[in-house]
Amino acid sequence: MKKKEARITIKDIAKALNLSAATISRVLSNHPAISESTKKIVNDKVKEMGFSLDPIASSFRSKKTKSIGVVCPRIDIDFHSKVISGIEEYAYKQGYQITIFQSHDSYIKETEIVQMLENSLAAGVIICPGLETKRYEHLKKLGKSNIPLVLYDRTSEQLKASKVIINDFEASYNATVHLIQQGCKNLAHIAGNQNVDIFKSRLAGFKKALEQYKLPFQEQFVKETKNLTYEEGKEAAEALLLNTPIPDGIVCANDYTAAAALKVFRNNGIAIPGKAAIIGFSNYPISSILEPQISTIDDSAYEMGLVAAKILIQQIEDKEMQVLDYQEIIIKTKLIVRGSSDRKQN
Amino acid sequence: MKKKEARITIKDIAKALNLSAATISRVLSNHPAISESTKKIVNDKVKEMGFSLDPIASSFRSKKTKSIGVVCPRIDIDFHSKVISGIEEYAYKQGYQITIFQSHDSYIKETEIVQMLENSLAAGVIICPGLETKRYEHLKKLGKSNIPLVLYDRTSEQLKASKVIINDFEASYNATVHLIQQGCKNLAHIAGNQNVDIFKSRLAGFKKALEQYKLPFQEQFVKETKNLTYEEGKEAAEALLLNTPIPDGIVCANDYTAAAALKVFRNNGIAIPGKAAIIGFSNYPISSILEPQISTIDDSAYEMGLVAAKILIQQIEDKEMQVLDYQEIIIKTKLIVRGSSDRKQN
DNA sequence: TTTTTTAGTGCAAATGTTTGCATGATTTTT
DNA sequence: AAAAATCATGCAAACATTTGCACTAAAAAA
Repeated sequence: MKKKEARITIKDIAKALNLSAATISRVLSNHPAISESTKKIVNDKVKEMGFSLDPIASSFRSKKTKSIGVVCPRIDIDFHSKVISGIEEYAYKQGYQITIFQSHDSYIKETEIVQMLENSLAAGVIICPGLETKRYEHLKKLGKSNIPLVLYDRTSEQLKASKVIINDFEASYNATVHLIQQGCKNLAHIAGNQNVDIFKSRLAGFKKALEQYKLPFQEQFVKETKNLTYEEGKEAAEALLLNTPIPDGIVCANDYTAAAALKVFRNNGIAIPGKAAIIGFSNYPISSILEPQISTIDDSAYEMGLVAAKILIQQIEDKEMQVLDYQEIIIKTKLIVRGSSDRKQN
Repeated sequence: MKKKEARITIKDIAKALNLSAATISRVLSNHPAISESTKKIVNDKVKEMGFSLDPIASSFRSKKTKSIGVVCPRIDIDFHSKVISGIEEYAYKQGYQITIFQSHDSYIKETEIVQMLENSLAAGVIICPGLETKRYEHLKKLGKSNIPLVLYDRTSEQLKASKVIINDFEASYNATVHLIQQGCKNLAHIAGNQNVDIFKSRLAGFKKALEQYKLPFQEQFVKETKNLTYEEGKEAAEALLLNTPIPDGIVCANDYTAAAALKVFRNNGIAIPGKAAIIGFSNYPISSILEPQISTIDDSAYEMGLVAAKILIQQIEDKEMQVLDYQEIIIKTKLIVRGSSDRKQN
């Protein structure tokens, strides 16, 4: 009457085949010192009985897990969800699972999460640090616990760890040059939070291009926003309209602000791209749907996730060999020229 | 010389306090039969030594984990990333972690994932089944293994399990009625894949409204798409233009197709909302950025995730009490009227 | 006072897998 | 043919925690 619906264990297989549990374990982990014949016998039986290892027991004994912690500010941001999608795809193929956390840009929560990941023996961690994060002790600690780490998007010089980034400086430079080549003379920039490296770089790339082409740089042509929202973009664009001359080209740090600028300028009778050209950043879905479509920089978010997972797993699996050297990978961005900046078309 | 950087265990605490490991364990799990005084002593020592339980050992022994499996078709879809965000937020607060998988709408992969979750003793599973999924044995098996399950968005009558959905029928009905009240007489529908229940319901809601208001329903005014992409939306809208009369109102099954319809109709000289009113579904970011802004149905994705996590965790924790009754929760949607359908404004 | 109950703690087993070492069998070398 | 080397497998411990049961001491009931 008692239905002991117990899990099939390695011992059951062993008993069924008159072998020891050790042998079964070795077959399952492809130990070299096992003969081909027993390998076959065991594998057949394993299939027959529908057995699979208990990952928890396995982790418990080996002190290794197959779970990668991913920490990002928010999941429901286009960029991050694409990165995560890339991570998941690669990790799954390699037999890893990903556990996801949102820091909501809170330093406290971020340290909490990282601590917990360390505690639960994560195989590795992929993180995009939050805006508040200025100190990196929590991440350094991971290293001491021998847990590989990869940073993406937002990184820091302070930290010796692998990084996957795009070259924001160059991408922004290229975007600016593109506008210059379209004939823009009075360029403006709607910038992201200047406490964040990548947004600093985007501003720097913008400046560099102006300098290179001997165009004047003026402070009032740069409007910083906190979160690059559509609303903030509108305010920034409206502020830009107060300048004389009104800018004839705007390099925006993302597509929402670009969309906002497009709207505000148009509503004020400024033809796009005729009187002012606009380029965004990130290639969000909206950028190809607006009329005119918004030129932008494709940030290859999905690929970024893929690469992050790849170098992390590489580090996890090479750990025994102690070849822990850090890589910094720069993902290629692509300038996408569309209606909002392409004057030749019109 | 040998730096045994070993983990602090429950035994270390026990030894330091001349107590048994059992007592420490009981303190940590708030066992009632422990005196307040020892509770305090232990907790203090735990803090002092910076100890925390090894979650793996704990899971191993107790056969319980704190990890919730989340399976969705793709992470990088606005809707899903919002749902996941809601799940993460609630789960984290309750001390659970979420492990995420993408099925890419493949039935095989979905069963694989579910099998693995079963195998790794997930505390519970939240899933949005893929398009290919017609059979639900893999999910039923979860129930047999006593793993609570919550479905979201796409569900099935076939399966006894908790569900979190929006009332697509009603939402679509309301959207249609709204257009009718704006004076539309020849209504069209750009539909989603009719193998999927929710898209069937949206079509049904559309039909119901026509019927109710005694407007004729014609097959050629309904265009089904496979994935509701922007491109498909354009094709559908172009096809609608071939009808006579040309529709003066379009209820779209999502915002991308609505955006496409808006563009196509405008490009053909049909004023929006004057000559044709358009309403989308889901309240994607684009819908509030396009000009005119697109009316839509807010699907409360974030809230959906929150609720899904809530009822799942409730089931997980009530499991011992065997009160496994299934809930079906219908999240309220909200009609958002904007420029694309609001004729009074213009 | 004696018995019964209750409260608080300890003992020890059990969980499923991995792995260092030992062992026995076979093959190779001398 | 003996010794050495190699191969394939088994033994048993170890991992950190939880939990049923037992036990002691104190409190309550008799």
